[in-house]
Amino acid sequence: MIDMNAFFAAIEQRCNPLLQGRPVLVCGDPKSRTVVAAASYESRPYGVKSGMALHEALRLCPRAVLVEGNPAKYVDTAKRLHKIFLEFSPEMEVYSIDEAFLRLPSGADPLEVARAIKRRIWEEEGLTCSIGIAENKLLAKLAASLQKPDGLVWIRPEEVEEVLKDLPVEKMPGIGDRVGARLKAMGVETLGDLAKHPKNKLVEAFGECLGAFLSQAGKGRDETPITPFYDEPNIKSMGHSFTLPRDTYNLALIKAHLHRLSEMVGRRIREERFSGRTVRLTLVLGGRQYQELSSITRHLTVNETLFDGADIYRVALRILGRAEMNGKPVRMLGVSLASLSKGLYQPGLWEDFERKWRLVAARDAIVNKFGEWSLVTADVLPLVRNQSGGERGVPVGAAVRNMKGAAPRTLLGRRINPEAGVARGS
DNA sequence: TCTGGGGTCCTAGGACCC
DNA sequence: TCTGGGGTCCTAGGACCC
Repeated sequence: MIDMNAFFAAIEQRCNPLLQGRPVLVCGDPKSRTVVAAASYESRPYGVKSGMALHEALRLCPRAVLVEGNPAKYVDTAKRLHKIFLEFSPEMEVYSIDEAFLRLPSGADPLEVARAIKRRIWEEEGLTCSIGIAENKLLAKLAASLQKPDGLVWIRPEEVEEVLKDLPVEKMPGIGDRVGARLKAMGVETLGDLAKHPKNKLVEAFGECLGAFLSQAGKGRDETPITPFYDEPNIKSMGHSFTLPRDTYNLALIKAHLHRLSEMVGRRIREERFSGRTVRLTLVLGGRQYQELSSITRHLTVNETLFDGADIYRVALRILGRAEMNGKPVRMLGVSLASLSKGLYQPGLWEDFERKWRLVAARDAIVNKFGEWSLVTADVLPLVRNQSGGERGVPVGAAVRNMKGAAPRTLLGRRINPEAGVARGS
């Protein structure tokens, strides 16, 4: 596994000499409630980590330079990296925008190949990475995480037990905080403990699937195959969500955002020539403390082919009407469409479809040319006023898993932070 | 003043069909 | 008089990943 170090931040530093040697945080729109998507190594000693709330990161490291992310730039770099990887092996899996698995040809010296890859990435892209070598994907990913930045770790088959023995369980990919905490409550602290724990007890506690995974993971076993980079990903759902600048009880505002998100989902669905039948509504309800947040997800499957934002919104409203919010304000809302199929028209409704299709195609043409806010329904109009103008891009924090997906919209990362009075951005 | 946004997969129960 | 078992679809919710 090749795992790029502080990928987004390193790319920004490479592009802008003024950022080199300084703590750089790549984030979403700094005016919104956002998180750190990537933190350069200069900021790490302050305790800054990716995923951290931006305000929290700035509290820890006030002199950090903020850069609003530019996904297109990162995708470009990732594609060039993939070309390098493919020179070493045709069997490559693109795991995320900054991680890839490579199966080496038999007879290759893994250390030699790994060093050569690191050298190429450094010489051609000016970037560093951590490489983990092992006999399966699980261990390779673990190995890559053990030494950062610029690491190279090989877990040889005979060393697996020794290496895993004292590692905390959450070090293993697939074991997060929740499962980790439950394991600890059962007295399982390390991967060594996990390996010794009887499988039937794990299945009893965590269910068939997760239990079996945990039992294997403790021993460092994994048989998942490499998914070649050229395989079409089988997309299951598509959605958009939005965290409000402030928690709200205002139903009109909530509906307006829901309508806007539904239209965004519709546009993407049409762009990719999909349609769907299941609408899922997600609400995160606020509280005075972060710990008090709760989330609701509800879905509804309808017997019609959905691809128009207005129809998606109509179903979302039906779901919203049934949701019990227990007097809590809404913090975040999301709409997604599932039960997807390729192809857009519904047999038997050809005339209706034709009319509708012409209408949405005309709207798409306008929005694609003039931006998301150029054509909105009246209920969404109040949201326009709060826009600083122009198209909002796709969020940076999202790792672009599907590298062959639609080209991401660009965001130019040019921001001034009024508080610090220091020019921030690229 | 206060943790994003994009996904995936799994479980469990109920409805319904054969 | 008693009432199986397999399969599929739908819904709610949880956990995980980058």
